[in-house]
Amino acid sequence: MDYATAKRINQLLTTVYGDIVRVEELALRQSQFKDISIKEVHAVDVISMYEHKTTSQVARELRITPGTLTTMVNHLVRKDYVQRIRSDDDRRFVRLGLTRRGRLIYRAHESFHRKMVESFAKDMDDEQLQIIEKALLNLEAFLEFADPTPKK
Amino acid sequence: MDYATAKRINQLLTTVYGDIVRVEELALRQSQFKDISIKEVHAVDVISMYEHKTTSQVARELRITPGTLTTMVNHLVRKDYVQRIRSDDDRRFVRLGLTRRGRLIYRAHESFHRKMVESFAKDMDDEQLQIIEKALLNLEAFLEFADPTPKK
DNA sequence: TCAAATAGTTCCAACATCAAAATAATAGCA
DNA sequence: TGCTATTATTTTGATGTTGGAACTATTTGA
Repeated sequence: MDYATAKRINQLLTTVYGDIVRVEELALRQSQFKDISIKEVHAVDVISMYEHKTTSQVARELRITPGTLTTMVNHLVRKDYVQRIRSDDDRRFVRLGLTRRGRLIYRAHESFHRKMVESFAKDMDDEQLQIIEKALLNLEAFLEFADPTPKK
Repeated sequence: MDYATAKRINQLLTTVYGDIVRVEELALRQSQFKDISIKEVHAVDVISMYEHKTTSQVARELRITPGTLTTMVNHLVRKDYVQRIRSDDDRRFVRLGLTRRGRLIYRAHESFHRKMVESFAKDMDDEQLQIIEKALLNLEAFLEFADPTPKK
């Protein structure tokens, strides 16, 4: 790969994420969900609709400590996005679920991402999509090699 | 695009950035540059080698406030990565430059990114590279449309 | 000449985060 | 059964990041 191309792709890769976050934050401010941050939405996304994962599970997926998640969940409960559900079989566990409002934001966020990916792959056929997925998998493998810490 | 593919690509797009940051942070801890965070390295990257941009310019590119950059630069000066250069023509401006140590970390970071992009585009020919670049540009255009705030 | 504008810095409050200690519940074993 | 160790979560205290407002230094222009 020539130097200029590497530079351009690197530039795109490194700026795109910040742009996504900024656009999502902006969209939230303009929506009916003004009281929630993008980080909190990502927590809602991981908590998700049906699984009722435990606090530790969710913390691990978000790569934050359980203590940090506890305070985050406190906020999300106060703002009526998340509910705590004590496990009946083992009362040490706290399982997390979404409220009606939580499910609303979950779906709004999901829909934004769907649109985003569609714009990303605009006008591309299956073969081209496969190339893109391959590139992203290459990148993941490279990172995985550099830090083999398991993700879940 | 079918639902499953959209889901997979979305998943990859959203996790990859966090993984990059984590791997870079890890690499720093294991290198000779243990006293610098990845955010600070990104500041070094924007300050860059030869331009001597002003504080406001750098702050705008990093999308942080000038006040925040001032404290960041204080740290980077104390740790001998960055130097302040008063403009002689207009003494209100502070221009930022890298020290020898700053240039070292700049090049190390650049080299990491070069390797990363190469892994990303492993085994791909020019045509395939073009598809990838196109996809990233599509995504940028989508985001640009959602938030037309200029980047520089 | 001096008021307005511009660039940067200082200061403070809000927030996120982690590590360690504390609390609550369960499991395992004598 | 009755402890003791283990596990899951929460609380607490300390630290670092950030933005915004007030402030300082300098330049511009009427």
